[in-house]
Amino acid sequence: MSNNNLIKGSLQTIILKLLEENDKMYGYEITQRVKELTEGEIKITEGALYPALHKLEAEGMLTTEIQQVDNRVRKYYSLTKNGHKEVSAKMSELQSFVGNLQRILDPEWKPGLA
Amino acid sequence: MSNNNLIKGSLQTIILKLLEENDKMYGYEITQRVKELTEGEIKITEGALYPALHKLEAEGMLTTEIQQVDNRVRKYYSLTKNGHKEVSAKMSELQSFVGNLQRILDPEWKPGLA
DNA sequence: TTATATACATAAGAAAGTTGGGTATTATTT
DNA sequence: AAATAATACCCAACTTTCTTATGTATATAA
Repeated sequence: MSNNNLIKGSLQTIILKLLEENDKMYGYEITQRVKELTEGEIKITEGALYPALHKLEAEGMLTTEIQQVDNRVRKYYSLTKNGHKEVSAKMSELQSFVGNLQRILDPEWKPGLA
Repeated sequence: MSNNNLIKGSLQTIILKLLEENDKMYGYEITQRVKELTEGEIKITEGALYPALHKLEAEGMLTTEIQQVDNRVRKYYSLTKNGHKEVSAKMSELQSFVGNLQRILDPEWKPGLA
């Protein structure tokens, strides 16, 4: 992420969730999708993304498949069985963390209310 | 923080916000307040807290005042003028980041709705 | 032809945590 | 009485995760 330096550790969750929704994505595509979804506010840097993808692959969460498109090599990633399980785990971890953050930072906050 | 490894980057904001609400707090008190507010789910470790407090003080966001309470030394922290400004900055940074996170992870999500 | 976009990758360094230790007093349990 | 837990501060080694900078290569637009 470029300008934002907040909540280290959420990149893995982002990658896993996007792959759950899209079944198959390549690195560059992920950076563009995140940029789109946040209207340019979050930019995933390649220096952060590729190591994260390699780590998730090494941990058995992702598998890769190389495709040739117009003389350009693309490395497609998709979730493994363990990867699918991990998505739910990471998602609820993150949601509960964000909930706790709200409880600390906004005492008025109640879950399910704005 | 103990079980959670997601907090990176938000600790400073937590400290600043709690001090804005409470005017004057000492380190141990902050750990207890966070534990209370999150029902034990987030535990700030001393190894994270004290360096963060010292850094914020060095940056001119906090001032300290030592008090003796029952033969025990307490180091009270409070916001400086710059510290007060920084609270709003950090808060909106964090809120916008959480908003972007939601946009990525939950495509159904709209601000102001649950 | 020079810059931008696409597409991958690595490596040095910074930042912010965790883990584990240390010191000291007071309160509670066994 | 002794051991443990709670209160209250601190530091240092290590790890993880990111930023910044760099490298390679092809395709397209100015």
